[in-house]
Amino acid sequence: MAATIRDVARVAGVGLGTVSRVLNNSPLVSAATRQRVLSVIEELRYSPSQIARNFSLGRTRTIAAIAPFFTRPSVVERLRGIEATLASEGYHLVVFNVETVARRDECLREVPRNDRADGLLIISLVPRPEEIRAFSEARMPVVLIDACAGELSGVSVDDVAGGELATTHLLELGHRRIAFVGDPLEDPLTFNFTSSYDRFTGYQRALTATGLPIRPEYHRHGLHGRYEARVLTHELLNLPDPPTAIFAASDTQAMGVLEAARDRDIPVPAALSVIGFDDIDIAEHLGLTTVRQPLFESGARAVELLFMLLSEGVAVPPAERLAIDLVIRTTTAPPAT
Amino acid sequence: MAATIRDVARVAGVGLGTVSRVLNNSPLVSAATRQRVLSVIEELRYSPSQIARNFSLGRTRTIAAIAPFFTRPSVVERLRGIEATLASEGYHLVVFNVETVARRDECLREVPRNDRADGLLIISLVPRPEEIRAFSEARMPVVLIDACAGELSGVSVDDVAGGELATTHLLELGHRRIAFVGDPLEDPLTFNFTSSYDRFTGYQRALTATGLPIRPEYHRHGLHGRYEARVLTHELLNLPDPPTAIFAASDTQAMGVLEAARDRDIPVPAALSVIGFDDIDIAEHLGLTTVRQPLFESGARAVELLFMLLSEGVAVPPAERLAIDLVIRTTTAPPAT
DNA sequence: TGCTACCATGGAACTAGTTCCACAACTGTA
DNA sequence: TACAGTTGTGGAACTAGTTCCATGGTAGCA
Repeated sequence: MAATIRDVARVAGVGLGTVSRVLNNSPLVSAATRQRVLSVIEELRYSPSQIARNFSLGRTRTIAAIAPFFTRPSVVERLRGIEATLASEGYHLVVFNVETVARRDECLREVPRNDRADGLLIISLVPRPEEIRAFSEARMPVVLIDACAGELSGVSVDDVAGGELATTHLLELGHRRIAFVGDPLEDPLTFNFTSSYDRFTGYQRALTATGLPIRPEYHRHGLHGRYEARVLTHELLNLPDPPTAIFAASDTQAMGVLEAARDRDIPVPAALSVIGFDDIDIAEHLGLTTVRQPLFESGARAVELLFMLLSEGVAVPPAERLAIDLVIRTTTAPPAT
Repeated sequence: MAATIRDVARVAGVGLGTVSRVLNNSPLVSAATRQRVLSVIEELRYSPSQIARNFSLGRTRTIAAIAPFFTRPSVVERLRGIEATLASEGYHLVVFNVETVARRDECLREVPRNDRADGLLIISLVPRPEEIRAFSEARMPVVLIDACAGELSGVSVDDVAGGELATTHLLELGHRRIAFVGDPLEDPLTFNFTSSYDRFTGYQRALTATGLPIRPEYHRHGLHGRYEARVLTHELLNLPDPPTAIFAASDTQAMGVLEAARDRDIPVPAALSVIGFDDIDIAEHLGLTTVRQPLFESGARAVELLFMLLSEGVAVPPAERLAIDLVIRTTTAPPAT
């Protein structure tokens, strides 16, 4: 059996409080005693039980992160920011991947009541009011990423402005028939709130501001994925008056749009402009014009907010917005005349 | 303060052993008592402390996974397989991302001695002999993914055969000037063992088997990444007798090869064939010919092996090989005549 | 009626740390 | 020399579960 703190105390001929003080670098130990304890620790190959430590302290130095489809490049990049920041503070990261509504509900119900994490990060998912109430009842600090809800702290970008930015870029190039491909308007995973919806709102605002009509036949919503976006794009290109430009609510969906164009030998950007959102890693490889949002930083910043919540007494701003910018590459150009 | 098992026992007028039995579905409780206890649990909104439970049982129902560059698509897909399988058994996943040698050493030293995980999965990283010794001293069950070392259990593919498969495909198309782009031959992160190296070996075997000479000027090794592969490819294409086909040790590196070809307006596959390895998600979008290996399944299977190790008494095969196959798309063709 | 067996139950002991109080030994000051 | 303050130390109590032993009650059976 592994040595315990009592074994160390006995062999070193000191009290167990003293060993604990040595382990925690308390100044209240004489140099000679500290040395003796340290050599016994070495001798017994003693390593303190983290699990007992967690129990005794009531803290785990672990943060849980709940993410829908954590294989999406944008989510992975946020997770990387989270992990890097947590690791620098010696915290651990437990990941929960959500791909169904049942699992979403299970995670949001169980994870906060588990005292196995000191805090919770929720990515691209909007908790319901009763879930938010449960968080505060369980005294579980929560920070949202890419979402807003109630009084919860969070990090996000202005998706409406992002949608306007993308659409305005297309308008300035001279496009007038601009379509939108995004996530479903009703999504039980995110409680009907998606950043895709906000980007769609921004798209509509930009059109309206320019005096263009809103044409519902140009709006397509489907499950987040390359294949689905490809199918939706074919629908758009089959219209009697097809769009000359398509704004996809994410880079992944923009890839589907590009695939549909390729299926029909429609040259991009000569005959069709495509703009995405996120600026994920491969966007550069594809030459995809997109709206960049700071993904890594969103994770890093969310962890900082969570640490503020953990060190009580520090007031935390309810929601933060990170900056976005337009990245013009080679999938957008003026429309063919 | 949250209610404890003793509070429940007191209010329900039963012993705390009885409450524990109710919680653990022991049959040794009468229906009436069980009902009474359950209603008190409801009334007090009692939720058992997982952390105390972990401490008492000496188990955490948590598995740690150490992965280099967990944002690489291949690693993410393996992690998804891991998470899905763990979640189905009610286990949690703690992720450690390794991007430097210092962090690699720290993780391999600290994670197993922490009793915060019941088992350890190590992805694409080869532990040193002394590290393997520490695992068994700490009695930490370990399963490797995409690696082999000593007596440790693991899941991997036959990378040598994979390298032969890819190279043979190019040879059969008629290519004779075939170059290789892969990871560095000496890599402190993986202790000089990389699947890239095995694929390189397979590449050489295939050439030798066909009676072709090994041409060192066709071998380029650099850090795993699109940009690095792009630079290396430019070196290859600058050769007086440039290759007509390039085998990249991963799809990510194949993307860099494609970028270099695009930089020079070299048509693929007409003037240059490119083959990758892994069959990551975007390979399909790119039309990349590649060697598919089961990434999700590798994670899932590794978890199954780990569960076998956890339920002691079950003998575990030291290493398993999953099947690979060639996926022919549109980046390979016979050489221009 | 006694004996055995079994079921349901209570609660002490255990897990391995931290915390805090008590106390001894020493130091500094009036 | 007396007293207060500081420093170093020991160890009981505490964290919230599980486990296991002891015990009382009841049913089955000779």
